[in-house]
Amino acid sequence: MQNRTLELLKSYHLKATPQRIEILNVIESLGHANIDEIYEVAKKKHSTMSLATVYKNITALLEKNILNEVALNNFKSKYEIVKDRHAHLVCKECGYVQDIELNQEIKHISKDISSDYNFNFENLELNIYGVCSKCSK
Amino acid sequence: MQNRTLELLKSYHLKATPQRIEILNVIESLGHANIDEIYEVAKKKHSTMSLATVYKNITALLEKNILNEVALNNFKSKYEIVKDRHAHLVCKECGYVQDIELNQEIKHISKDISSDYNFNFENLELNIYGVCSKCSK
DNA sequence: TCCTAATTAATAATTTTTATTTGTAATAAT
DNA sequence: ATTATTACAAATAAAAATTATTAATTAGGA
Repeated sequence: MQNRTLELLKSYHLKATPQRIEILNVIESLGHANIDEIYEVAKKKHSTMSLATVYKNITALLEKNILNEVALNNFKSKYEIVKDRHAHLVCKECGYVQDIELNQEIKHISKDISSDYNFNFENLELNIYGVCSKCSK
Repeated sequence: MQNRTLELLKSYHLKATPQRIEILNVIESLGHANIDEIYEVAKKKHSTMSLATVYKNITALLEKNILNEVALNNFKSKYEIVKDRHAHLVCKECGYVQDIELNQEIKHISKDISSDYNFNFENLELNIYGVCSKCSK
């Protein structure tokens, strides 16, 4: 949506097509969504939307770092708008993903890594698996 | 391999077939491997090995918690023998995965989660992405 | 308004994963 | 040990997921 997204797309020379904007809207409103979820929801507003279009846009948006992949054990990857460092609660039952704050210790892990392991740190992904409140009833 | 593996399989009522043992050997020797890597290496010792056999065994071993999936951004999932809690260094270039120690703070994250978010904690996966020393040359 | 490159829809092709079938082999029972 | 039972493997087919192709459309700049 909105000017921020439009500006972002523009700055990366991606056209602000209705399909692309809709895909971003869906992801933003769901928080995290996989290919099929995005396709199903986006299709409602945009009946001709093709699954291949979703794939291609996701790929393009990942390359530009507008989206971030969330690879999950036992579920298809979900995608989220890039945002500040955070962790994920992942429900093993339903696959729901919830963002949570990352504590300070983990945020500072990067320095250690780079020196201790001669590894060029870029980002970290902390996924916490368990059962959400809905599913544990 | 060896008695530990054989005992483990036995205790889960999984037959210790040559194919299954070979698959476990390959994973153990590589540390982390995806389906194709396992298939390619296992095929050398066991020329009739079928890809479907690898899939089926990985699924069975995951269900029994003998193996653990390592879902990766931008790469196919890899599999590892279940072991004590640890983190992964993941090279964005070559996909190589290296185990590292998990520091104490993270090890204790489970308590907070369960209470703060009404979430039934099971396990966590910390993947640190960057470029390994080989690829950064 | 026009032009051009990017994008889309539709479709096909490819790749990945799962299911089915049939024969075989590992374990348990005898 | 020998046989019976069941899990398993290989081969194949089927299904699901992803990517490529093509021709038509459209966004965004000139």
